Amino acid sequence: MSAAQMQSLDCSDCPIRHRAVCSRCEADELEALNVIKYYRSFQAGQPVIWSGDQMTFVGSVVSGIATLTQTMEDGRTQMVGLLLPSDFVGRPGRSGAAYNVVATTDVVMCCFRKKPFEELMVRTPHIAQRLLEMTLDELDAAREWMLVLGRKTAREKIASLMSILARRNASLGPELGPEPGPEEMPGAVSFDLKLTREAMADYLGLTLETVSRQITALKKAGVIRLEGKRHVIVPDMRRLIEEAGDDSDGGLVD
Amino acid sequence: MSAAQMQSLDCSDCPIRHRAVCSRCEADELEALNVIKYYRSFQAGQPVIWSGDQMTFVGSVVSGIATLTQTMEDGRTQMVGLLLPSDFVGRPGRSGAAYNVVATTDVVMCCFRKKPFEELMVRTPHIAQRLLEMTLDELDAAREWMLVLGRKTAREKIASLMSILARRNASLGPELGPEPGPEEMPGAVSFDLKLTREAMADYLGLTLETVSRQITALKKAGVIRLEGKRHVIVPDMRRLIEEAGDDSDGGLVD
DNA sequence: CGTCAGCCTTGACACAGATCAACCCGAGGT
DNA sequence: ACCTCGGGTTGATCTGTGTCAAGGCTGACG
Repeated sequence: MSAAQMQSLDCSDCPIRHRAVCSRCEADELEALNVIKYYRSFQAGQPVIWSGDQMTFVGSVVSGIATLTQTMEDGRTQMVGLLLPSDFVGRPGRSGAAYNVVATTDVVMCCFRKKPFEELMVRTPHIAQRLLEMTLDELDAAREWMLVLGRKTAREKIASLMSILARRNASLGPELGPEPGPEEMPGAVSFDLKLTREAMADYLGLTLETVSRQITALKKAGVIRLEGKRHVIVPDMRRLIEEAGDDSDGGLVD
Repeated sequence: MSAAQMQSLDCSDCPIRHRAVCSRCEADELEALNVIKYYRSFQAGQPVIWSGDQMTFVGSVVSGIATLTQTMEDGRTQMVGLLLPSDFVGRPGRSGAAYNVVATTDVVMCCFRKKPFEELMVRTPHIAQRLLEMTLDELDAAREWMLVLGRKTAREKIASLMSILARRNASLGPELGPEPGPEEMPGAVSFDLKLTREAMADYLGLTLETVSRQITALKKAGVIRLEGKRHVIVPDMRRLIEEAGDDSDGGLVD
């Protein structure tokens, strides 16, 4: 979300310099990061961590999408975060996980063993600062989402989700960002929602039926078009943002 | 919420050592903190900062209650945070405020000018670490609240709010914590909700009428009792927590 | 090629909570 | 003593989503 976060996306292909964690570190610290780092991959649907588990690592998503969810005993679940490539997972200083982390597509994560990472953090102010930065971004996102959950209608919720996904996909693709839609539609944006209707429902505090209905409603209204079930084309972003009832024009002010 | 945060409540009377910000600092750093610190007070209803304003300070609440809110153009508002004594306000490293901060009771804040505070932070790892700690706590609270907003019924929402207020009041009072209820009721907890029904509604994503109705419902069910409009007596905390449908038994796991 | 399992859509109906409206109550102010 | 005003309660009705149920589409697999 923040400018700082957007600069450091070159982690997606996780080069020697692990910029998602700290884009300002010097060679030495980066070297140290590399020493304690390893990769893990998860298949779609597989849990990464279960709430309450002991955390043995922190890390960031390299590719794929994972979700952060909470569940009540009776099964009601709420997604509390969406982890896209470059997002950080883990809470240095905390021992247990507070949420379930589940891979919704195949996911590759770049992990650091927690202990050495924390030690490195103490020695390296840049990393601690970067982490504070990222945590503040997450906090902003969570609070923005509270407005969505508490006050928006189903239709506005869907539109909000769509515009967030469009925007985030924009900051992802290898340069292309949001691929320009079919050329007959200049200015159009298109992207894949890589979530099932149910996952969207859990994110938005709705049922999957309502999600489905509102998506078709937006389609009928011409705000979006669908190719298959998952590929969305937005002919006019402003129109979508307006449907989201959003005051914040997109990115958070920084 | 976290153990670390609870230890440092002696800020409430804001002594020489500013422990809410860093309970582990040495004399020198604390001295530095004191040099750049000043107090501000706000009357009930008065805005502390308006979203988008330039932030010139950071600080923490010494007494009273303030709220963090977001508003849409059409007036719908959602409270995204509740600031009780010892809570931190401000985002080191960010220039603009992201939310409206309003004093809902008379409030005294202990402020640090932003620039020197940030400089101090860079020099003093303890403070940066403490701040990360506090931000993670806020993030946890925000995400817990997302579950409340997205998936709980009106009644569960009210119960959740009540138990949070009871719990937070507990960690506040000068030693007494949650005053033991009237002596005929051992084990009872009582506290003041210092919010109007409307403020509660904004926090819970409800209307004030629904809040009112659900409070009377809980009263009729014997889960709570009221003294006047604002003073709540909880004969049996477990009962209330159960009404909140809460898996988390109260404090977050740390 | 048929069948099966996931995922999605659509319809009919129920209900929690919003909306609109009237009224209550207690604290100041004159 | 009276008025006023902000906050709170309560009732009647409306409506957006949830719930339950049926059916469609597509891709994997025998």
